[in-house]
Amino acid sequence: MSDLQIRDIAILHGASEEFFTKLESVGNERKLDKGKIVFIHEEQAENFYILMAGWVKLFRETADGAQSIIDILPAGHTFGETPIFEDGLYPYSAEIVEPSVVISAPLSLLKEELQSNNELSMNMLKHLIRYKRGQDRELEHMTVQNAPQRIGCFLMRLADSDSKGPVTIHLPYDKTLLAARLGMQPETFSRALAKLKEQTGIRVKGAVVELDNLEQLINYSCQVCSSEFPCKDVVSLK
Amino acid sequence: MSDLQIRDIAILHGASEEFFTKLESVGNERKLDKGKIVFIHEEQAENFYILMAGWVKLFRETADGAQSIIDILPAGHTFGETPIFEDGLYPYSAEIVEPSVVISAPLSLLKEELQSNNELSMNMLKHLIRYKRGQDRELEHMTVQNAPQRIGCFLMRLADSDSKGPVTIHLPYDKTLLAARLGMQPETFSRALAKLKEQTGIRVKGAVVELDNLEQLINYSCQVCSSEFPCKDVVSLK
DNA sequence: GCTCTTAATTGACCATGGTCAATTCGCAGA
DNA sequence: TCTGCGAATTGACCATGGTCAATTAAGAGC
Repeated sequence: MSDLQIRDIAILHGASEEFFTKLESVGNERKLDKGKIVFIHEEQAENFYILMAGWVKLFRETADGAQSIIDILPAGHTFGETPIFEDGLYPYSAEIVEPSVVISAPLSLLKEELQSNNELSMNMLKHLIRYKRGQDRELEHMTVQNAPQRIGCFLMRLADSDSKGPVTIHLPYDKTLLAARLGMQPETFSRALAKLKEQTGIRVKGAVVELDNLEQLINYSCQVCSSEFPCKDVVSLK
Repeated sequence: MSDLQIRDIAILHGASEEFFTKLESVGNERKLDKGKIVFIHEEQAENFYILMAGWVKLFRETADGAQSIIDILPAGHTFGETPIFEDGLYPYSAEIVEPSVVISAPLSLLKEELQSNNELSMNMLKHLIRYKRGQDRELEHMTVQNAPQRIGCFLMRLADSDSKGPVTIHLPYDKTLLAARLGMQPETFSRALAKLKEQTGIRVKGAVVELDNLEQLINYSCQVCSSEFPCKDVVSLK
């Protein structure tokens, strides 16, 4: 929340000063409320977006109308930039899920910068590769972790991973959405959270979770996983 | 199988002629048998690899010794190149699963080319983004498709997607491995394949699958998915 | 404060797929 | 052709999580 600046956006590191200047003049910054659709799947893509505050859900709809969550991004991420490299259509829909601040700017601006600035391309490569590693882990989690473990793993990663003592975690968005993000039904989420409570001694009050130390969660959730204890490489979630 | 050349490797499109020349002189081409480990997870990375023929499994080991499959790549793919952008360690192990031909070359060669050639960086970005789309789909499949549907989806994508008439598909590697690749146990795979047989009328004889037309499979497998019928964007599997 | 709407929880039941054990199949090597 | 070993299949059973319905909790607007 601490005022994020355009030049802090990690995926844009390496962009030229001219790029940031143009972005400031031509970019359009708006506050958007929960529920606002930024763009929809298969739409012709004109702009890319930078999330300066809040949370945005990227998703697709299946034939029967259900949603399939691609990711839920925190502030500091860009989205809707991939049509530069593809067919010019958005590969997913984007919906604001918490009050947010979003900058939009023409894809052409980013495309031209990428074409003329290898440093930016390399930096984007770096970020994509890190993201891929996170996704690999996510896919692994879906098969090796059960529902309570997935929740524990998520909570663990939301917390400051190096704090020794008691921790307080605020769930960043609705439990229903969190359930979908973790690939389970809301009912399963509710029950799994209850089980996690009795297994690890965490305390849950609404959207606030308290625990005495992270060790408990780590032991419970990370045991089955291929990564060492504090799961370093994982899709960003805060 | 039809003699692949270095210059055909899609992810290297855009590399300079000097790069390919150096690659030819300094690269080391070897035939490798099934079971051969190319490198292991967390090992210091010296080389990247190009798979000219065969299949390679990328995987990690979980605490209890089980394997978590990251991907199983067909000829034409590179692997072990990401340490360039990370900590210099391989993020997974690589094992040959069918008789293969592999070229190895120093990571520094690729790194220098990337640093001086934006066209190559852009092309790699394009490929990674396409791959990400595939992984998004893969993750979706894990939650919306059941076991027989996942197998059907896989078979469908192995076949020539535009052939109208009868199709013959050869499973590219062991069923046990295929099961792991699709995120299920061998027993489940066996039963799911049997169910797919009775539901769609495909005929299975060992590693050979025959069907009268793809429509049957498409109807059965793609119904629940967020993509239109022939699932375009998906992790490459042939 | 009250009302309405949506989120969250809980219960009962069931389908899917995992586990363990026992065969059977298929192929490489003698 | 026979043998032996790993792959594949099949059966029986069970754990996990999905589904549907009912109930409770929480938050926004008046």
